[in-house]
This record gives sequence, C-alpha cells and structure tokens, in this order.
Amino acid sequence: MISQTEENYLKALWNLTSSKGEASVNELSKQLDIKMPTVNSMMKRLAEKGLVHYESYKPLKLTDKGKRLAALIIRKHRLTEMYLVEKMGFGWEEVHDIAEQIEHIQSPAFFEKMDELLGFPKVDPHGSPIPDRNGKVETEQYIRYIKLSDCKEGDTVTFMAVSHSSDELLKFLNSRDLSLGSKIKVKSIEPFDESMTVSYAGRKAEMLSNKVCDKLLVRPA
Amino acid sequence: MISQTEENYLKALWNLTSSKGEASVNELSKQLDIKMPTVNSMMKRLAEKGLVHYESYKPLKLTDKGKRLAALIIRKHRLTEMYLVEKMGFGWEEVHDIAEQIEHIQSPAFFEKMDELLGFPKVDPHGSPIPDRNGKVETEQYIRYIKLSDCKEGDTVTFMAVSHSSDELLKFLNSRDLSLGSKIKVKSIEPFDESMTVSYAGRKAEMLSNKVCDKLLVRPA
DNA sequence: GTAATATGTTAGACTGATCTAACAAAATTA
DNA sequence: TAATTTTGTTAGATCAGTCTAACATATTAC
Ligand SMILES: [Mn+2]
Ligand SMILES: [Mn+2]
Ligand SMILES: [Mn+2]
Ligand SMILES: [Mn+2]
Repeated sequence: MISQTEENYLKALWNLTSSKGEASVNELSKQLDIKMPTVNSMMKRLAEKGLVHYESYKPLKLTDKGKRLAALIIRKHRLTEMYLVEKMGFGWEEVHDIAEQIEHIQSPAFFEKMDELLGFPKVDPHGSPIPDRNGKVETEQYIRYIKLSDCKEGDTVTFMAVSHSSDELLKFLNSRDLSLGSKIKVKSIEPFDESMTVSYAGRKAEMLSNKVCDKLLVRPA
Repeated sequence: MISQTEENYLKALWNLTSSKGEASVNELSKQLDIKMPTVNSMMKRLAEKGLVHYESYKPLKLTDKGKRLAALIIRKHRLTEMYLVEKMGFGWEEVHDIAEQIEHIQSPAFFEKMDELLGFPKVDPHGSPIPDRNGKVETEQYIRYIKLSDCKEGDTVTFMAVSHSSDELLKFLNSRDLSLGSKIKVKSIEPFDESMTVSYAGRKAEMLSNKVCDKLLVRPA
C-alpha cells in the first residue's frame, strides 16, 4: 500500500517532470519543502516499490507504474476541485487546499460519483486537464496553449487555463472579472516592463503586468 | 495539533463513554482493534493534551475539551454521511467508510457548506443526532427512543434510528423496504426466540429476528 | 480467602517520516 | 585546471504509532 505521504511525493514529482521528463532531488526538496536527505531516502523507497527510477547522482524519473499512479491522484484532485466549484459553490481560489486533502480518500465509488454528477468533465476549474480512469491525460490541445505574455499587439486569444495558480493570482483575476473562456485582445505592450493593456468582455482597457501575463494560458484565435 | 490517529481514538472513546460516561482500556482496545499497550500509551498522550482523564487502573473518561473535540469530529462524520446520501445519491449502507475518512478533513468552510446545502440537518441517515457547531448534541428526543425488541404485541411505533449499524443490517433493512419513518405494528412475538412478526407500509407480515429488533430504535405512538 | 483469570502497565523493539551534521560528487567560476 | 559552490548521499537522532513479552494489579471463581 501507498501512504498519503508517498502520494504527495509522487504527485510533486509528476508535476516537476511533466515538462522535461525528469527532476532533481533538489527541485523536489524545494517543491515539497522537505530536506534533501529525507527526499533522497523516500526516492529509494519509491524505487523499491517500482514507482521511481533511482540511480545515485542521476535525475529522478517516474516509472510507468509511478506515472499512472500519480495521474490517478491528480485525477482525484482535479475532479474534487471541479466538484467543489460546480456543485458546492466554492470559488476557484478556495478549492486547492481542500482538494489537497480529499485527493487521498480511498474510495473509487466516491470519485466515480463525482465524475458522474459533473458529467465527466475534461478540465478542472483552472483549465488543467483531468486524467482519465487509466491515468491517461489528454494533452493534445493543452500543450498547444501559449502564454499571454508571448502574444503580440493586436492578437486576439481565448483565456483557457491558469498555470501554477496561487490564491493571490486567482483573487486578482476575480477582481478584474477575468475568467476562463474570456476573449482577450492585446491592445498594447509597454516596452519597458512588458506589461500589457488588454480588453475583454466589459473591460475596455485593463493593464496586466508581465508576471500576470506569464501565468495565463491562451488559445490563439 | 491533533493527528488523524488521535482523532480516531477520541471518537471511539466518545462512542464508548456515551452511556456510562467511562470506558476501559480493554474495551477501547477491542473497539479500535489495537493492542492494549498501544492504547494505554495513547491515553497518556491524550491526557497530556488535556483531552482525557487518565489515572492508572481507573476507567477512562473524556475531559470537557475532549468531549467537545470528539463531538466535532462526529459532527463532520454525520454531516458527511448525510451529504453523501442526500446530495450524491449513495445508499445509507455505503456511506460510513467514506465518512470515516472525510471526517478528518481540516476545512471548516467545507463542512459549513455541506451543512448549508443540506439545510442544517439534525440527524444523519441512520437517525443519529448531528452535534452542533459547539459540539453540543441534542439528546432530548434521542434518549427517549426504545428498542423495537422491548415492545409488546399490539404496539405501534415509528422507526427512528439504527444503533451501531453494520452494512449487513442496513442491506437487510433495504431488502425488507424498512426505512426511517416507517410505522411498525407488532403483530406477534414468538416466545421461543423472541422473533417478531410485524407489519408496516406495504408489508403485511414480516418476520424479524430478535437480533435485528435489538438494533432498531423506535418512538412509541 | 486463595487460586485462577482478566485487565492494565512497563520495557523494549520496529517502521515511517522527518531532521542535522558530515562527507562526496558534480557543476560552476575563476 | 584548480578552487569554490551547489547538489547529492550517508550516518545517526528523534517522534509517532504500532507490536510482543514480561510483569503488576484487579476481578472472578472456587
Ligand atoms: Mn489544485
Ligand atoms: Mn495532498
Ligand atoms: Mn457512520
Ligand atoms: Mn476516521
């Protein structure tokens, strides 16, 4: 069996390795705020269990089994976030911490029921894809999204997802009425700090810093 | 802070002490299926934390603080059971094991939301009272309930709650269409084994063993 | 009232999950 | 290349939560 602690390591590693396919002990240590020696010995344990490829001084990788298991935990996390927003009336900025706990509930029936009641959603409230029952994740469209910060003046795009969303960013977006699906037009880009002035439903000219634009994933028109 | 493990001990002790006000290490050990020395040392820890009155060779009692805390966990458990049945469509026999896990979620907002969406229910799906936000439990009516097995021939009663319900008992009741609120009339009692023949909505003559009748709490007409 | 049984406690071991201190290897800088 | 810094590993400690074995006290049976 796999403990709640082990699940959190797996999930963190899954997130870190999603781009390059591998991650360092150091990165994982920072991500989890757990000291390197602790992470190191946990990696050996997960290697014993066939979930991680571990070799001294080499980068960490998930095995196929580890990837699948991690994706199934992510699935529970994202289904939960969607359920909390859609069925319980929470705001998208309130659900991550609750989902962080509920993702560890052991009850297939519970998550199947959520999935059903939600009508088998494909994405969570932040636009991240929900892995399927087998741990497969639909990256097709998702990987085609680009950062708003990479757009040019005059571009018109659709706001599709928030990457690595903090409560603060989500609250900021709330305050500007900027939500998933919004059509955003880039009116101008300030050369000095790359801040953007954009317009969208109900907002003629809203200024967004580069730090914000860097977190908004959009689909070109 | 209090761990999930500690919460389970508190809750078990709360259940055991609900009648006599005290319980033995041995009883608690059996209840939790954890060996006596383990229970013993945990009781000392909880005493340190001001949650249990512990004295060598004396029966265990909860402190007021311990009672309140236990009741708040029970509150989360019972609200969850009610939510799963009323809002997610689970059967009353399916919800205990899920609630056993969800009761440990740390998020006041989550349980407040459940409570609201349910319209502030007073009892769980098995008829047990839900403690209020302060850990006070409404025993007024509940303690007046009697066992069906203590009724006499000719009595007419209302089925109000199931005590210490196992999945098996609940499934049995499902199979007989016997649910909370049913008006039950005791038609006859077999002197040999005290089994009862009863009638209720849609059932003319249903035989219930003494073991079953002992678990059904009813309100006299 | 003693013997037998049941219950409770102490001691000591083990595993999981964490840490710090010290050392080793790899990467970076000079 | 040599020195310095960063990253990774090993060793050993600690705490929570569990166990078994041994001993102590209380309860029950005779
Ligand atoms: Mn999240
Ligand atoms: Mn988590
Ligand atoms: Mn229950
Ligand atoms: Mn529990």
